Amino acid sequence: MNEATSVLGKPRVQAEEVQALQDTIYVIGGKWRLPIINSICNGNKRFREIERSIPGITTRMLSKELREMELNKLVKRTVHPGPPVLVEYESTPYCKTFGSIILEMIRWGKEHRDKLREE
Amino acid sequence: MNEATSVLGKPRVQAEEVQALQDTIYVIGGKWRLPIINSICNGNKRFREIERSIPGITTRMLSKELREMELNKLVKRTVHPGPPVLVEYESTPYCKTFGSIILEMIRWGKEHRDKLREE
DNA sequence: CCGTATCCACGCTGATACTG
DNA sequence: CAGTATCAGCGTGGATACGG
Repeated sequence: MNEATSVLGKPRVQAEEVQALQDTIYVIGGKWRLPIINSICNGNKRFREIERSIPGITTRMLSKELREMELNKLVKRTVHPGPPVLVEYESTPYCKTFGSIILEMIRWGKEHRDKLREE
Repeated sequence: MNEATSVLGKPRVQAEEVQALQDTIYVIGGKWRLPIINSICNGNKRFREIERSIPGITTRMLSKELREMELNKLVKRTVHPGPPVLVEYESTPYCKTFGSIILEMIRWGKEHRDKLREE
């Protein structure tokens, strides 16, 4: 894969990378975070709209994730007083930093569609 | 906001991508799969070696993951009869297809190191 | 050294129902 | 439409002990 499998100083670098990898996994932890980010980045704004765009998610999980994501500045929540009351979720610049990860994962998923059917 | 958020043909494409994304998340599900793949792709072969290279993992979790990963052709397990008995884990071509995802996640983790400290 | 087995606690998840 | 409440189950994780 790379130029050197056993060069001095490598373990140190590896440790850093492992840490970075585990940090990232922690942040996007769970099954729903990335699909939600993807949905919002694709322009979905309303709660039910987001919900419908993600197969399998339940109201409770979406609600929980959205709440936590708002706290972490991953989404912006705006309430337009009604009636009828209207709530909008928007992606933040921080949210968009996940773009390349999501893209890579979509690419992987498409490429391995057939393999997955077998499992 | 009105109805016209969806562009021609977009929903269909989105649905495919959401599915691909969720497939990928399913395959790499959990906190340990990717770090283990990364460790083995980095040349770690022995059980304890892999274990030590992943902060926080327990013997039980590593054992469980490795067993399942062998079934899914993600790793190749070889026993060199001893004594002492020697077991080696090696990455498969399939395993290596996760490379770009892992790289992207490491990159993300490094870039957001500071932000993470705050949380 | 290389794991497997068991017990136990806890949090995440899902299903369902209900409110404003 | 936009959520919250409640209950139950299971997977994950830690501790510990044991076997090859």
